[in-house]
Formats: sequence, structure tokens, C-alpha cells
Amino acid sequence: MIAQIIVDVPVNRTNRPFDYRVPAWLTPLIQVGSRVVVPFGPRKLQGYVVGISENEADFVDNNRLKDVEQVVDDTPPLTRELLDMSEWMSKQYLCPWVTAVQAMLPAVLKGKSEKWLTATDELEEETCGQSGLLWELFRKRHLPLAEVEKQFPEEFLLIPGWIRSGLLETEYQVKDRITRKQQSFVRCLLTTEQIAEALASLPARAEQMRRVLELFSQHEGQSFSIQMLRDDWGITRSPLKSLEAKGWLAIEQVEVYRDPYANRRFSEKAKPAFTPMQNQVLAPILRSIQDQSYASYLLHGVTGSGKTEVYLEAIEQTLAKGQEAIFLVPEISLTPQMVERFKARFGADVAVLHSALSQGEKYDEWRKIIRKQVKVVVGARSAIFAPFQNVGLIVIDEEHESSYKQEETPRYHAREVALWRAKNNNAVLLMGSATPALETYALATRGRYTLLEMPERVGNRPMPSVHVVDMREELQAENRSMFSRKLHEMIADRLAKQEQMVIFLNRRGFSTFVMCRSCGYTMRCIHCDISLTYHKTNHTARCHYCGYTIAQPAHCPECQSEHIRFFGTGTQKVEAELAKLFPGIRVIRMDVDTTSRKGSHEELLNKFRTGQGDVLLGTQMIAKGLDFPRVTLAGIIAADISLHLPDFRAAEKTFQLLTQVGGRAGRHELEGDVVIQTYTPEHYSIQHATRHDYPAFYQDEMLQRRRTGYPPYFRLVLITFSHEDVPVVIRGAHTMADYLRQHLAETTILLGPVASPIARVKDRFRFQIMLKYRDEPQLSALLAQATAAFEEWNKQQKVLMTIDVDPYVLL
DNA sequence: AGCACGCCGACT
DNA sequence: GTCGGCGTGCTC
Repeated sequence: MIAQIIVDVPVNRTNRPFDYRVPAWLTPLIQVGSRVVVPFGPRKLQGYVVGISENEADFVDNNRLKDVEQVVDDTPPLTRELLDMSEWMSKQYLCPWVTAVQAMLPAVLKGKSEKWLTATDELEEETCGQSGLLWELFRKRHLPLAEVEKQFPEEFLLIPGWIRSGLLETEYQVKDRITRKQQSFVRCLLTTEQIAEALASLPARAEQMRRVLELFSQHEGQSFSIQMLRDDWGITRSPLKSLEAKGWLAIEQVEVYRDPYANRRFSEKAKPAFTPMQNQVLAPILRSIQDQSYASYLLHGVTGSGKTEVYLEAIEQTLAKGQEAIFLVPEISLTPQMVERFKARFGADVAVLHSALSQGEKYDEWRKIIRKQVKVVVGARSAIFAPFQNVGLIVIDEEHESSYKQEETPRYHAREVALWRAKNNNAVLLMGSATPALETYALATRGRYTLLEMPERVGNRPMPSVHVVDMREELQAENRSMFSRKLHEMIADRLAKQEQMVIFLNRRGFSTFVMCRSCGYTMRCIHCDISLTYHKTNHTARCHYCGYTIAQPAHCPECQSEHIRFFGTGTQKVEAELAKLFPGIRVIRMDVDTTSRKGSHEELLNKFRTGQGDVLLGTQMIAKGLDFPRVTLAGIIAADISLHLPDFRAAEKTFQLLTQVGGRAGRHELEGDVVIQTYTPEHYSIQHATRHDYPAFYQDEMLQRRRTGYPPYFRLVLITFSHEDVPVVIRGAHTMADYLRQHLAETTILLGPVASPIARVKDRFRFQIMLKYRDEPQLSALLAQATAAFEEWNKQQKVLMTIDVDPYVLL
């Protein structure tokens, strides 16, 4: 038997299966998808079986093959489907196959290869240095080389010599980091009748033992953890030990799951009756679930229209068909409330996967899935890789969220992977959003997804009234504060009424743009139509995409005002200003500074929920999914900040943000107001957000995208190069660009190479190329070919290259 | 990515 | 004359 194995060396040169002979004793254990340990060159590495051939004769030179050394797990961690999916990903996203595999598995399964040393009889005490400590260690056992390096840096330098002269022998070990939590359980070995006899035979003073036996006779056949007996019944270890000694009880170590929600109770909520609108959108979804054939839906529903109930019902119907469901949410909205909603509805059938779990907890949740102990997974991006065998439904909530795009290799988008998986399983894909991504909505209007609309809020609650404040007028009226008169007045009003408000400051990254405070004019690139970024060092404004640069003007080109300068403000400043204007106001500030500690995010939200704050002030993280009944005002300090980001999605992100933030207000009985402060009130993304008019925004934005050649009209690939020497990285980028230009279709546009917006990271200079293409069917293959050519050139240079297909961050 | 092999300068 | 510098090439 021969196995094809991909090994854990994530570089292109080794990105292919290697053939290994399977020794007879491993043939019953090895399967496609198995994790194995194999010799590779002088080392030993972890690998994954991607194929098995029974016929050794097909391998011409098969006596050159090495043997598989070990099969790690008794059940393969990779299903056939996941393996196929990882192969597709490696082609689609130009990453090593093994990297895609590792993205699918819990981190603790990743094997680490270590070199170990064992002393031979020839090693003598004197050789090991004066302290004698190293000699002691070598005499007792063999040592990992890394430990010697850490503890004995002096002797470490001599080790290679010792190995050469035969004083030490080396070997490799591959280890993962799997740990399993054990708990002691007590089980009764007696029948009910025997317990009665035993009770009678116990001396009168053995009160605790008597209690234990009575407990077991009441709960026949049940086991109790020692911890539970102590906490709930006040029974200590010693009576249990005595009973064990009598042979009446057995105390056993049982493996348990680490469950972060173990001590929570989830109250069941009655399923609300569906609104006619919910019923209407549910009908086709449920029909598809019944059919068990591929179907995809985009559920476009305004904030507060009750999308979550639709998802829950679809999941319930999927489970009723005996199939499994995956529910993806953006990292940020995977709050305890969300988890609670699922646990309340589906009980123990739910596994939860998100980044706040420890590696061990993630592994335990994952094992519940692969052991078929759960039927629903709720999780962030990587939950799309849940090892289910019979997926019937994949739901993507807040489909437009950028957190579905992974920003490290493999640079996949969960929506794309979900689409592949749904098709591959004849499953239903259900994506939902109040503000769908343009790419998604475009596909829906073309019939690739079925579009379902929920244009009204549950219970006919009105959408909040939106007030757009022109900050130029504030400046003219001598109001130089960051709060407009309107917002000021409304904050005062809510304080008086003891209602709550959310104030949003979009301070994203550190990019600053140049804007005229008198007329709202911002400087844009004449080639790319994105905002220019202010560079303080040489007072220039520069385009992040094509490199176009002009000097920072002293007067506004439009209105000649001198009030043209770079723009930006922070949450602390807003907080201070609020405190100054409204003495005694209770502000809960949420930004990276106040939420870095684990659990602080939830803590702050709880504080706000319980009324310990008037204002929730924050950045992106407060925009989504929060639902507080007493919030009746949402304020956006400066809509322009996101509008003028150097990003072709700036208008889309602004529209999404205004809609989402606005959606926080007036979700319940009290009606809500939204105040948007801006220097460009006439901008279409602000105008359409004001009227809650997504289709109109879509039309306008699509015109822009068509004009400027961005998605959905064009697709993008961003290729970034880095090296510590500028000339080297430039040569690398041009080498790649030249190759691509020769092979790309004529309609494909290649921009650059230009310096990346963040031109130097960790002392490496960065350059980039952007491809814009409409029709390039062989693009993946071409990029793979170009990468090979580049690596040939790169042999001497060591320029790092990363390829980002359908990039989100263009920095 | 590691690791070994191999070919040239500063030491015993 | 050797030790060790890191360029080059391979890993079933």
C-alpha cells in the first residue's frame, strides 16, 4: 500500500503530495484524511494522507520510498469533503495545500517537529562543562535540543561537534498539543437490593457513607462527579474512598469536555409567532430544505425586521430533516446573548466556536462535531470548516461583514467557501443583511442567489428618523465644537428623559485625509478616485493605489479657504468634550483601549444594559447587533471619516455603518432618532442612508464601481512584495509584473508596481501590484505559474511575495 | 522551512 | 593544515 501525503512544510517548493509506503501494521489504521508522522529528509514531520493506492506496482521506483512511521489518530480528523475543500482552497487562494488543511483543524492538532538528543556511552562528564548540570540531565534522559539551547547557551554551541564525534545521537519527535480534561466520577457497583443490604450492614456512625448509598439508590445506575457530590451534596472524598475500598463504588477518571458555558442555565423562550413577512420569506427557504438540493438565498431585511427568527426556523427544519446546520456570525456579534439564544433553542445540540475560547475549549467543541454529538455550529469565520458529514444548511448572518475575510494565509472569504460547501452538499445557503455587500446584491439581482426582501420592522415599528447635520453650517455659525447644535440638543433631551444613547465615532486606523472645513472638499486621486492620504513627513497627499502624489495645498482648490487640513479625532477627546458640555453624564467608552482585557467587552455592555450609563461611546464595535430597548438616539460624530478612507469600498462601508448604527435606535416601544454629522451631506451614501433606501444606494454605487473599474464589475488580486532593500523589492515586483503582463488577457489591468500604502513594516519595504480583471478563467493557474517563475528569479533574493485574491484590505 | 553538503578565508 | 562561514539544493 502506498499513501500520498502532504507534509507540514508550508512553502511552494514542497506543495505537492509525497509518496510513502504503508507498513503492514498500519494498513488497518491509515485512511484518506489521516494525520501521520513521516520521515522527510533528515527530519520527521507531521503530514496528512490525501490519497491511498493499493497497487504498489504503479510506483516505478518504489524501493526508494520511505515508510509512514505513525498514524496519529484512530479516526481521521479530515473528512473527504474537507480534504477536497482544502485542495480547492489551495488553488483558489494560491496557498500551500497543507496551510488550507491546518486552517480547518483546531490549532492543538498542529504537530511540532523537535530534535532530541541522547548521550552515547562515549560522552564523558568532563566534556559537559564545569557545572555538571548538563551531564546530570543527559545521564537521566534524552533532551530536546531547544531545551539545551535555552538552559546551556554556552554548551549549545559545542553540540554539533559532539554529534559529529559520536558523543550524542539525534532523533526527531513530532508532538501535537492535545490535552484532555479528566474528571473523577463515582459509579455504584451494587443493585438496589444490594444497596439495602449494604446500608443495613453499615455501623450507625457511618452517616456520610449512608447518605452516599441512599443517593445512589434514589438515582439508580447514575454516575456523579466527585466535584458535584462535594458542591451539591457536601460529600467529601473520604466516605467515597471507604466505599470504594469495600468494592461497592468505583471511582473512575472520565474524559470531559471543557465547556465555557457549563455553569449557565439557558431559559427557553417561547417561539414568537411569525409575521406575514417572515412567513413569506420562510416559504421558499423551507421548501429548498425539504428538497435537499442546492439553493442560495440573500435575505435583505432592514434592521429590526426579524431576520434571526427566520434563521432559527430554517435551522430547526434542517435538523428535523436529520441534517446539520452551520451558522456564521461576525466575530464581534458572537456575544453571550447570541449564544444564549441558540442554546435556549437547540440545547445540547449546539457547538460554539469563536476566538475567545482557549485552544483546548476549541478542540473540545470541534470533537463534539466530529463525533456527531451536535447538529448545529455557531461560530465566526472558521466555523465554516465544521467537520459535519451531512450539512443541509449554511447561514451567514451580516453577510457583508469584512471579518468573513481572513487576512492571513489562507486568505479565504467564508462566503465563498460556504458557497462551495453548499453546492458540494446539495445544501441551502442563506445569507442575510440589512446592507448586503455590493458583490452579493449584484449576484442576487442577476439571479445567482434568490433575493428575499423584508422591508419593514417587526410590529410595524417605524424606522428611526434621521437628521443630517451639515457641519459646514456649524462652522459658519461659529460652533467649533465636535457636537452640532442638533446633536447637543438631542443629547440634553435624552438625558432629561433618562433614555440612553449610542454615540459612534468612526476612527479607523490612522489614515488621515485632507479636507476643507469650509466647503467639505476632499482631495481625491485623479486616476483612482479614492481619497488621498496626508503624509506628514513631506506635507504631501498621496494615492494608496497608484502612487499619485501632490503637495498639500495651502488653500482649498474649490473655495480658496485656508481651512483645508488633515482630519481625525479620537474617542477620548469625544469623551472629554461630553463631560465638559454635560456635567455628570455617564459615558461608557468602548474602544481598543477599554476592551483589550478578556471579558471586558461583555462587562461594559452589561453595564450599559443595566442602565449604569447614559451614553455608549465607541468605534466600530458598537455598530452591530446590539439591541437595547432604552436606546432612542444614535449619533454619528463624523460620517466623513469613513467616507474618505482610501478604499474603493469607502462609500459602501459608510452606508453600512450609518444604517447599522441607525438601526440601534428605537428598536422597541420608544421611537428613535439618528443624528449624522457630516461635511458632505449631499453625498449619495449619506442621502440614501437617511432614507433607508438600500436599492437607491446600490444603483448609485454600482455606477461608481463601473466607472472606476472595481468590484463587482472587476475582480481584484493584490500581490505584495517585501524586502529590506528597496531596489531588490522593486526588481522583484517588476519581474512578476513583466511576467504577468505577457500572459494576462488584454482586458486585464495591471496597476503598479507602486510602494504599498504602508511602505515599510518591520524594516522591510513593501511594493504591490494590483490586477483588475473581468474575464480571466485561468487566472489561478496563471498566478501559480507566475509564482513558480518568480521563485526561480527569487532564488538569490529572498523577496517575500503574498497574493491576496479578492482583497479587502488594500494596505 | 530546515538541514546537509560543499567550497573559500582566518586561525592553531 | 583545519575550523567554520553561509551559498545551493533537496526533501517520497
